[in-house]
Amino acid sequence: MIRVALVEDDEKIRSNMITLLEQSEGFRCVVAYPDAETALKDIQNKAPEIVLMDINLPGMNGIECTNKLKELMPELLIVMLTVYEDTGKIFQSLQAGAVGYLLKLTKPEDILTALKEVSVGGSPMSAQIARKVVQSFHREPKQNKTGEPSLTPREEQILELLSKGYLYKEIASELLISPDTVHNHLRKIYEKLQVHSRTEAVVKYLKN
Amino acid sequence: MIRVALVEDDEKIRSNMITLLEQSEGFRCVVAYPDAETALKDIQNKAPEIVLMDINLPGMNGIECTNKLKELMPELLIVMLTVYEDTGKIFQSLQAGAVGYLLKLTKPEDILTALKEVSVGGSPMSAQIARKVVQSFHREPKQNKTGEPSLTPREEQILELLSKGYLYKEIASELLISPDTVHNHLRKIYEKLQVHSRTEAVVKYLKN
DNA sequence: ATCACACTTACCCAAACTGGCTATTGTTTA
DNA sequence: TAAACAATAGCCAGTTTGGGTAAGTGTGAT
Repeated sequence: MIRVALVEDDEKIRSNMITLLEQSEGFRCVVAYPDAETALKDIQNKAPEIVLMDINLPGMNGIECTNKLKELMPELLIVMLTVYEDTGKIFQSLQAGAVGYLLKLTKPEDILTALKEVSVGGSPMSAQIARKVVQSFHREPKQNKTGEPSLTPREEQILELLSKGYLYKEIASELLISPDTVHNHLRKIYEKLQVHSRTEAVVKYLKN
Repeated sequence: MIRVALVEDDEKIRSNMITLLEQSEGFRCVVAYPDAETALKDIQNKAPEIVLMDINLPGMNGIECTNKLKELMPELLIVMLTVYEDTGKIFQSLQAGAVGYLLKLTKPEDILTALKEVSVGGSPMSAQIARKVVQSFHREPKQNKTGEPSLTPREEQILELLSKGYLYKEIASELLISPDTVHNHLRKIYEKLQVHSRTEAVVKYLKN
């Protein structure tokens, strides 16, 4: 018997899911919360094995709730349930400690299959999500042959100062050139790095 | 018709796999190599869509071969095929550019299913492997040193997006709040971190 | 000796950002 | 209950930044 808890604000989805679980052999819906806060306060009393967690919740969102739940109960298996296949949300969820990622449009029987899979040590996710997860491991083969984003010494120097948060005019007075020149170097740098703001440039620079 | 290439030194497994593929609707085994070196020299002529790659090969191993193949043909879909469910090998393979990870004891029909899944953008792996991959994303809940300014969850969230170079209004629409609110959170963040620009804040943040 | 390119300066404009202020709502804590 | 604080939202003023355009100098290579 797999004990499942729900965290889902949409009442209709919630009741559908409860019905699905209760009518299915081997599943038990031990509790259903409409928001993260209530779940965090009460869930330890219910001792579920798996939590089905909506991401878009009023108040605290499902990702943050996942974080806190895993602190309280590290063994808890949390599966995200959402409408969007948003890359950022997927990785945030996984980092927070989720073990699976299901889309709400998943067929009921497939949801049950996924929950069983979680219970026996698996990590169900859609094929597309799995590919994204796997791709996140791919390392770029180091290329610096043809399309090299190689900066000139001056550009490196300016990027270095940029990364310390200096203003254009501060960089200018440091290097004894005009702010307009700094501005121009920055344009070249942005073009080479394929970015459009100092923050993006600095982030790329700091990952060297 | 999915064009598959094999790299597998065991002659029996190789011929079994060729037979399986050739007898199956929708698959074509375009070539089978007994070692990595031969594969690297010849494979561009055969233009397969998917490569089934053994890990334990004589000479160059399958992971190194995957690395080199992806340099030659970045679009190639490489699926590892191995007897061991070794965590280290799994991650090395994924880093090298593999999109799937199958065990040799997988049933023939499941191998075909997995190959189809690869072809349509998925990343087949066993439940246990999926879990290991997902677990690798789990982050320890961070602990704060004494004296460090502690940001609220909301502030952390905003700083995270800020560090990706998002504009105020992009952060706002991502979090479903107004740009003015983002603006306000940023003020608090700057105050706590003792900085005066997004770049400085991001630099501090990235040195967590 | 022309060409390419790094480095430099300058002006303009629109968008984005920073920091000043105020204010409401809800929660937590003293 | 009052105080503190997080999160929300808004207004305003001034500054910074990003992108367009133009152009002058020096150096090294073909």
